[in-house]
Amino acid sequence: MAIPSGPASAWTDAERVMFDFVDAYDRAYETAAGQLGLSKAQACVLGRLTSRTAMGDLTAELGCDASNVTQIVTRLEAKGLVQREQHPHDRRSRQIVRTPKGSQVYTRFERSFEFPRAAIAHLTSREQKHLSTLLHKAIGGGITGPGAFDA
Amino acid sequence: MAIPSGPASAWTDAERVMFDFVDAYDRAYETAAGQLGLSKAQACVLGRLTSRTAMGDLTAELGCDASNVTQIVTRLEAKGLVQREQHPHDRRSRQIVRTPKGSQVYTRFERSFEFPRAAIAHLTSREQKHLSTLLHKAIGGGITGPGAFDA
DNA sequence: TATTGTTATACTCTATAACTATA
DNA sequence: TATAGTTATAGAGTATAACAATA
Repeated sequence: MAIPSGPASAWTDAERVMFDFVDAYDRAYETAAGQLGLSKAQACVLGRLTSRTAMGDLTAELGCDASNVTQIVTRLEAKGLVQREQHPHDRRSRQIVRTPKGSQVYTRFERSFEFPRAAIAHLTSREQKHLSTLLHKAIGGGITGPGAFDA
Repeated sequence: MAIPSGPASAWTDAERVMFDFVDAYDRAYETAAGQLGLSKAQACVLGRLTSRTAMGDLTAELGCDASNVTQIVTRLEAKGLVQREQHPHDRRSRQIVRTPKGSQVYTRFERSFEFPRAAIAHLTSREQKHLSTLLHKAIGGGITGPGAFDA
């Protein structure tokens, strides 16, 4: 379930807007995936496979249990969107690749997932830069790039 | 699964930072809920019950299927965190209320979910206002309040 | 007949524990 | 013995369809 919009006790305006933003983002992501018959997790995994990736690396990147990734990959494979291949040297290891169909589907997903582009389109280029800086700082990343606070 | 961090094809910096922000928010939410033995959805529902709420209203607010809400409420009830009550006039309808224990648990959840407060704490008060304005505009809400673009 | 909520069912995500094959 | 990945299993979220009770 996406985190729902709505009031939550004693939040400040800033906290509330963050909540709404995250909610809108999550819902848009799920909707875009669903239109292609994908779950959020499946779209996610598909999106990471820009190149041949070992199961272990995929697991580490996703930050969840290996058995979980096994199943998601199995479902994607059943849909013909990815393939498991042998690692050239270590026969224990598997490498996952997108099939052409998988790449095509993911491209469609990206086109369909308009939220980030739309969000940016609502802002001037100066505002875009400023938003990036502020979000980065909010996450705890400090100052991003040159001219960070020139607005 | 939380949307994972990581590169996704051809995103701009701004798109990427949005992604990271949403990811961090979602993970923090899930972690805070998990520490209290709650799923994201359960914490969510519990948080909405600041007052007696009909199932139908809850369902509308969450934007998901009614059967789904039924089950989440059933699990919360089994944990003693909410109660189902009769509607005074319409005997078809049920109203959900938090128990004292439910309120206590949700208070603990809010204390535990530090992400929004921490994010804000990384910013000056002027930056906080600016971030609110930009996020609101990015969602499509237009100008929020007075002094929106004075930075 | 229409509405409120539940039940039955099926699929997916998720984790833990036990397992196989390989190193 | 340690590592890569899978299988078995269980709990939870989600939706669809069918249903009961009430309006």
